[in-house]
Amino acid sequence: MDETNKVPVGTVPKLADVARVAGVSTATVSRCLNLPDQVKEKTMRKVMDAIDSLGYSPNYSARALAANRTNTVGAIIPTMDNAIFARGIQAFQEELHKSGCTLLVASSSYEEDLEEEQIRTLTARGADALLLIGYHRQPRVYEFLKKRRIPALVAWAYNPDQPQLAVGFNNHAAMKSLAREVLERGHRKIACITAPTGSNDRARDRVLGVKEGLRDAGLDPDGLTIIETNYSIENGAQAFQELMTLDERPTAVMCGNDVLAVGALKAATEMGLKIPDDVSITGFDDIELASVAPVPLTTVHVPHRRMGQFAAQALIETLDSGQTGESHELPTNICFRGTLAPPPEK
Amino acid sequence: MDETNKVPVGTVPKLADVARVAGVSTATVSRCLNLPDQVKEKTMRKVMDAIDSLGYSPNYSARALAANRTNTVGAIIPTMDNAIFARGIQAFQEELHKSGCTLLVASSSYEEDLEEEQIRTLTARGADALLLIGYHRQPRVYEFLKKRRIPALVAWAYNPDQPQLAVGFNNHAAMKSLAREVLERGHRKIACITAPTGSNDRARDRVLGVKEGLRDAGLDPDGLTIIETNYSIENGAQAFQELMTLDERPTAVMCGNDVLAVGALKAATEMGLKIPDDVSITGFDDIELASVAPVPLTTVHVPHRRMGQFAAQALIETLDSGQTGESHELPTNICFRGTLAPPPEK
DNA sequence: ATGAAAAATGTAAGCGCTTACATTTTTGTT
DNA sequence: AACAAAAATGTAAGCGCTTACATTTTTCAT
Repeated sequence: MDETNKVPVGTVPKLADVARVAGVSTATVSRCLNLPDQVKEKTMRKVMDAIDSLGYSPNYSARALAANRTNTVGAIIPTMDNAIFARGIQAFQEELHKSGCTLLVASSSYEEDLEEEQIRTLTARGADALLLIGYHRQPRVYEFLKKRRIPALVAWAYNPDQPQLAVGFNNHAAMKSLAREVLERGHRKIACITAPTGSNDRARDRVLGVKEGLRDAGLDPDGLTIIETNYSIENGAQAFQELMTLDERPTAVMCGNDVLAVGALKAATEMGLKIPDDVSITGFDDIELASVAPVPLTTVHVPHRRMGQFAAQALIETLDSGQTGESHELPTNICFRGTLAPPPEK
Repeated sequence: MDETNKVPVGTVPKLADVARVAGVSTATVSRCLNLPDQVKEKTMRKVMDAIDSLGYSPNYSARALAANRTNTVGAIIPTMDNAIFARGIQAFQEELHKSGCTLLVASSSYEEDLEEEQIRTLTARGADALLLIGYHRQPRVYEFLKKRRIPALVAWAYNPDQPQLAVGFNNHAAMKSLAREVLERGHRKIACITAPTGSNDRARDRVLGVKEGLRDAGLDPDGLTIIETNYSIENGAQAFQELMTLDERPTAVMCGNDVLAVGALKAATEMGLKIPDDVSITGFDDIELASVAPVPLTTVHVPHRRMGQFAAQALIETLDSGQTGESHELPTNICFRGTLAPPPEK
């Protein structure tokens, strides 16, 4: 009895098993999978039949090792637990999927060291390219990426002065124009609730945007009251309460994102304050929460899904062409809803 | 001049380079990395110095191929673009990280075929284990997983009748008890807005829960008006409008999740209906949106973060011990807020 | 029919790591 | 100091795939 096309049972079939069953060489099987138009139709059929009957699927680790590419893109985001990243990343991965790439996601919990660790991990796992959020990180990280020739793309931020490939928006300019709107309505006592700005350039740029708005209006930017707290509704609420107990109570509270703003809104309601009559509140991002809040939030709209798509395209282009694609600045716009009005008459 | 500890420049250092620089064998370097207490402290130091000076980090593909494990867990979720998955997955990955595992995420967009494809892809990429959402999938998929000996865990659902390892909650029972509350308040004309139930067992179980509640109350479950639509605020709003133009207008609308419910709430406001005086609305999940909605939503609270944590623990236990861990049912509870009240007097 | 070019297929050498087994070094007795 | 046992290290064979190069088969103009 001919044993040549017998295959071990109870184990995961490998490419060599397919080759044996199909009666061809391993190279041919590999070609069927990777360069299908280099094989004859008849051969292809035999191989495909063998693959189906064995339930074979290739081992990507072996493939990655042999071919030195993984068709995997890594993304390191601060947290999935924020609609803006979740949404953008969802779009990013849908777009990648179209090009046959898989996404590897890790999150840094807004911690710089953890982000660096994750970058090394994803690189070691063979990510062909990386999506990173914001510009801020140690120079050694950028050097590492350069040395490894791993294309990296910065998203959620765009700064023409920075050399990195980026797809994002200008946090500074967007917040500045929102600040201008606030100032134009007559507010003079403004406060900010922001995420810690130490290693978060988006948050920092937004605060700087407000300060520059103040300066342009002839006001002292150092007079700006700022509370730093992590993104969460609860923290937003607490920060707002603190602000309201200040001697110089602000008439407008500009928040670093919608989550904080909704928290502020909630605290305001609990304190019996009318928004926007007593205090104005603004957000940033325009997540769903913003439009269904008890008082719909005036905020900066950011095209998160489109950002994810563009980012994927830029990365794939870089990967395919071998040369860095073009950075892309996305527009933001202010959504005027119900939380911004002139300050109360004294 | 001694050339033995020279190393090629301009390339990615590999383990052999580390060995050469440190003056030890490749096996020793490998052990420093994987079995650190099998090497002498002095050796360890030499090796670590070499690793630092070269900027070495191991190639996971090679490691996976040689060791036949990847320390990677895959998760296939319907979409990241829904707070419940984003939040649960975030917790899942934080927990995995503690055990040195990386998470590979893919999303199926609620499409059964795509999910199957993703399962094969993640398996091929060497996921040691898989997190799946809900029970519903082709038997061949479960067979495939079994043959490959890939532990899989079902989350977001728990059904004692199903054999799979699961960490989740009883969608049917949770929704039934919510229905009971609705019925007890006197509602007799109830409608559901749900996600398509064809390949979504969670959605299906929730609807069945309502039907059983109806039956228990002596009502005809087939009389239940059901609108199936994809999860989104807009779709929820539209479905609610449709329901309100029906001849037999329902007095309570039970939604498959909070996103639909918030949409319904929005539509109600636009139509000038008072919630809960004119119509009651209920949700499911208890995402942030639910508590900050214009009328805080009465909904079923699901412990998403804890589910993610438990799921990670169960999977790691399975991986470490080699035998299937224990399923775990998480409790849900009803959050009574502002959208449920008795029907209006006629 | 014939032969050269083109197309299809085969052979076999790695890719960078882990690990069984072999060898050397250290430790702790006596 | 000598020896066995234990600890540390080294040697080398793969893991499952891709791909350069070699060989065979097919195609097509003559």
